[in-house]
Amino acid sequence: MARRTDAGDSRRTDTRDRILSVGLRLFAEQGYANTSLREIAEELGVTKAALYFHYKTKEEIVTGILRGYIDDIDALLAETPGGPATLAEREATVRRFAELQASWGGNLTKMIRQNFTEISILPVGTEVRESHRRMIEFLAGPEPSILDQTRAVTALAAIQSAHLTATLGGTSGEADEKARRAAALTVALEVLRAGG
Amino acid sequence: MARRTDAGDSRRTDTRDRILSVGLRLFAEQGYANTSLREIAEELGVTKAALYFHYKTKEEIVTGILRGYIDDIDALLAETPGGPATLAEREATVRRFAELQASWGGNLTKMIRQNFTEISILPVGTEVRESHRRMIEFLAGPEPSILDQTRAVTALAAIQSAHLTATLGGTSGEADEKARRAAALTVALEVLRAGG
DNA sequence: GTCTATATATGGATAGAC
DNA sequence: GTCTATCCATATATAGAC
Repeated sequence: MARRTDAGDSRRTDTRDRILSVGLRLFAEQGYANTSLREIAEELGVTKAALYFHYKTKEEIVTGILRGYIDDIDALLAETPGGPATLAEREATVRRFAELQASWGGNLTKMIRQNFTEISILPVGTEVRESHRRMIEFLAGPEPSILDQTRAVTALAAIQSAHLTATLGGTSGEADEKARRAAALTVALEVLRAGG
Repeated sequence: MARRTDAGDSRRTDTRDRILSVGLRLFAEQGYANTSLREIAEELGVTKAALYFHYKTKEEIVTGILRGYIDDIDALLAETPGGPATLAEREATVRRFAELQASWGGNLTKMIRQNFTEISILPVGTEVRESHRRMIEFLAGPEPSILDQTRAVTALAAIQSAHLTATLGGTSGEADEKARRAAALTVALEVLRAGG
C-alpha cells in the first residue's frame, strides 16, 4: 500500500504512523464512533493529549487512514487504459484489487464497510465514494447496463468478502487464508465474465 | 416481514412500533453509536423520557429491531428441506431472500451491514450471526468447498447490494428500483449456479 | 404515557507545565 | 513530545410530578 513515508507528507514520525495503525484496527473492530481517543491512547501507552499533538481532531486520524486507501485505488485506476476497456483489462484490474486488499490485511476494507455511512458524511468520505464509483464504472465496462453495474459491484463484494468466509468453516486456520483469497478471486472473475 | 403484532409480544403499542421504525431509519442513515435517543425522540415529537417508558435501554431498541430480522430469516430457513439441498431448492431460497429484502425496504440490511461489529458485541448480535451462518451453510450446499462457501456469501452480497447500485447511475429514478432488484437476483443466481 | 429536572458518565478538545 | 488538569458538550438513564 501507499507508504505514509512518501515525500508528500513531510510530518512523518513513528508515533504518527502508530496512531493511524492502532486507530485503523480499533475502528475496524469496534466502529469509528464507538472508539474513543482514550482507547487509542491507552493502546499506544500515551495520553489523549499526546494524540492531539499529532492530529488536531479525531476526524484527522480517520482521514489519514483513508488517504492511504484512496491513493492506492487511484494508483490502480491510473494504470488502466483510458478508452473503452476490454474484458481482459477489467479482469486484470480485479486481480490487482485483490492483491491490494491482501496487502491491507483486511482491516482497511472492514473499517470502510462497517462505517460507510459515518465516513460518507466526512469530507474525505466524498473522495472514498468517488474512488469507488470510478472503480465500479471501469469494471462495469463501456455503456454498462444495470446488470453490468450489478456484476461490477458484486465482483468487488466477492473480493471484500474473502475474510468473512473464515468464520464459517469453523476451522479458521491461517493456512487456508490463501485458499479463501483465491476462491474470492475466482468467484469475482466468474461474475465479471458472466457479463462478457 | 414478521409483524411485531405477533401474539408473542403482549406489549405492542403504536408508540413502541414507531420507536423501532424511526430507530431503524436513523441507525441505518447515521450508524448506531452515532444516533442518540434525543434524535429519535425529536423525530417522534416526544422526549427522551417517553422512550424510556417503552424501552429500558438503547440496546433494547436495536434488539427489538433485529428480532424482526432474525425471525424472518429463521422462518425462511424453516421452510427449507432438512436434508441435503438441491440446486433448485437453494435457488428458491435466494429468491425468497430477495423478496424479504425488498419488503424490508433496504434500511434493515443497511443497518446490519454498517453496524455489524457493534451489533456483534451485543447479545442479540450472536443470534444475528447465527442466522446468517445457517443461511450461508444452506446456500453453500452439502459438504461445501471453500469455493462453494464463497459463492454462497457472494450470492447474498449481490442481493444486499441491490440498492447500492442506485448511486452509480446518477439517475436514481424510483422506476428502475425494480430493475436493480431484478438484476441483483439474476447475478445472485448466476453465482450460485456456477457452483452447480 | 408523557413531561421537567437532574444524576452521572464519557466524549472531544485545550491550556500550560516540563 | 508528552504530561496533568480541566473545560464543555452531549450521552444514557432515572426520579417524581401530572
